[in-house]
Amino acid sequence: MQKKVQKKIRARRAPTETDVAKLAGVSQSAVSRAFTPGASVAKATREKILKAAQKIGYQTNLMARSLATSRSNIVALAISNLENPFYAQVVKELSERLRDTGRHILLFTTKIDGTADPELERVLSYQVDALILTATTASIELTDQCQKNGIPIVQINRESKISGISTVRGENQKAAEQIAQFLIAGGHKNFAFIGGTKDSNTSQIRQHAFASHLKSLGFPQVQIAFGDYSFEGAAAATRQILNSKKPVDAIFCASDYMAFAALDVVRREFGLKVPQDISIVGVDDVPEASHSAYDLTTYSQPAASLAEEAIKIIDQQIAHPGRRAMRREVRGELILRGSARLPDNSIFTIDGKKVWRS
Amino acid sequence: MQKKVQKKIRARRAPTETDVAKLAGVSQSAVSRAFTPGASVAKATREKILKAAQKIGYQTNLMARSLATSRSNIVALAISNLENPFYAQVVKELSERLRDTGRHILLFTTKIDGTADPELERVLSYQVDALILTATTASIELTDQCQKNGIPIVQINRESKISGISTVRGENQKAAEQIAQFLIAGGHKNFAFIGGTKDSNTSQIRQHAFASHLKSLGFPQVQIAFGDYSFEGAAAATRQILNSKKPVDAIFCASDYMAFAALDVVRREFGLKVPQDISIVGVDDVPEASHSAYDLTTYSQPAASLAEEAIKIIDQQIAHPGRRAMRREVRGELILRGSARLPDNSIFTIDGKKVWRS
DNA sequence: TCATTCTTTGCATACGCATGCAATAGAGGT
DNA sequence: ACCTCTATTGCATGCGTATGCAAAGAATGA
Repeated sequence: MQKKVQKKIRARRAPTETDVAKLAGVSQSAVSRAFTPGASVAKATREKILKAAQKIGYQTNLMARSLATSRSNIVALAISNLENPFYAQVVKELSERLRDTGRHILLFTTKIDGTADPELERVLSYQVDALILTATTASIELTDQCQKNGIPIVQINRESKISGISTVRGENQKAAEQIAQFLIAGGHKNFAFIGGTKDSNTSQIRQHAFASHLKSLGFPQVQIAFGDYSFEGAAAATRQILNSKKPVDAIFCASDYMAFAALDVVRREFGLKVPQDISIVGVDDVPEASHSAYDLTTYSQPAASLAEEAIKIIDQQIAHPGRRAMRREVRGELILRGSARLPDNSIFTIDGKKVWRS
Repeated sequence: MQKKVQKKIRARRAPTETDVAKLAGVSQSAVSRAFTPGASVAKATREKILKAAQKIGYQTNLMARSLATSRSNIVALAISNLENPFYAQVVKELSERLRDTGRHILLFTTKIDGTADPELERVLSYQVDALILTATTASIELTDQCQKNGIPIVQINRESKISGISTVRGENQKAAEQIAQFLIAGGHKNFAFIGGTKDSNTSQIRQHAFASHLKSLGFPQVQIAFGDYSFEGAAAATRQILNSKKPVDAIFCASDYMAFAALDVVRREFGLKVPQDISIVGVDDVPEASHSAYDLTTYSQPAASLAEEAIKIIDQQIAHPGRRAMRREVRGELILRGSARLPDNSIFTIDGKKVWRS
């Protein structure tokens, strides 16, 4: 029995606080405290510990920490529509801001505008600190579960009737009304609206505000089609509108991404001049909207602000668990570019951008 | 002392296996086994347990599971360039595939092509099962740490000289050579290349293959500029090229996203006709490349395949921890659209797409 | 019927960190 | 010099799940 069984060296266990403690000649709890901001450790001890930790490459095991504290510093982010650059931007903004506060994103991609995947119900398994939904809505069951466990939910760019859900959105109502007025002021007579999915409440709000505002100004007829927030869908919707017998000289699209599709179809398939023959207006002001290939007139919805507000809400909800859901509206502007005929008045230049304010 | 202190009801603790066990009249370990595929539980017991779990809404606590098993079912994904639709697509593909195998993505956004953020070094804290880098490269320190802990690293679309890192990429060399031949066959005489960042090895490979292939075919002069993989950067690079005294009638861009910028500048700022006056070719074949506003000729790099291969590698590395890093090349095609003049020959139609094969 | 093998179950413990509590050491005051 | 108070430390335990081991039960074969 001289030969002892050799220990597995294969996947060397990551160093733990106990290892650090041994090396530094202190207890494991001292090490834990050294890595807990605000905990009670003498300065000298702390430094000794940090040095030892450094030496053996210790990294806090966040799984263990989460288990012990039941907080993970992870935020779940569900997103349905990453091919739309607007949401890519939102993800990026959220990611950077959360990173700066030491948190990370657990990413879920879901189907477009379906109420959040059953998949999402598993987020709770990860003890996430919060749940952000962009372009999706939470089911009632999910909301219930989250509320029971004190996990705040924020929806970006979608309304909610459920009382436990906070929302952050752009000026849906105002955007649609401004665009209606703007198009009328520009001399347009025949209007169409391309919505997202039929059950997207954001799209519904815009559609209703657009149609009823037009009506109140003497234009009761608006053609409606749905592009399902996809490029191909919006292209089809555009064809449908242009192929109908009714005249059209202005289309308002519920997103820039769909407006790009409309521009493509209008120009290439129908040979129309923009904006002479027809005007196209979007919502979002994604970076591509300013690219000259599109040069899209659009009502802005600043992704950075949406992200910022969403995180503010989360933080407040975490700090004050009792507090009820919050609703925030982020302001935008009607940014004027080449895809829509201009009225004679109410045009301002702000920060080098032409905007329209009724 | 009649009045007992009321228990906090506020944030009701999530049910645990112990709770389920109590309700089902079994031990906690039985419950654990009921949720572990392949574990030894009688069918009847299992069903009893599942019913009880269902009833009180039990969800496995993945933090605890990770701690116990030291596997998290989380894959870290670092991405530098989400505004480029190509990477948005890659993220989406990865996300869907990982979801289907019960894993999730921990998302890190980093600066463009810097070697991975120091931030990334913390991924180890999350006990992630693997690390995927898209459009970024891992530092040697990070690689070391990952190797010690048996965490496989895969880089998508970036080479690596470090032996521990697996890579998945498109046909960088071949793409550049084919494009060189294609442009020459199309009668172009004066070439330019717009690269990404100077230290992107993918860009370097394409640049070198393009230039040296052109040279070997009798065209030793190629103008080079860098767009840093950004839209604005590529626009500036295009201006620089067109403002130089040298004639140019073909620009090869290291990504579609940059090619879009080139098209914008060439058409609008310089009033050139594409492809009559100048041809633009990209790499990636993002969805936007087929939109008629751009209609870009490009060498494809299928995001779905890249994602698939990356995950295959990860799975193999996890299954066989000893195995050395792997390199995969995913095939593409030179897809012909309207942004480049066509040669007379070697044009094929495959799946409804026009392609060019030397 | 009894011995043997296989299946199912519970017990006990480990995973790595956080934290209440008690113990100790040091600081300050008189 | 003695007492009080505070800052620092270690001990012990808990967080929720997984798993080796042994016990108990069921099934099989002779």
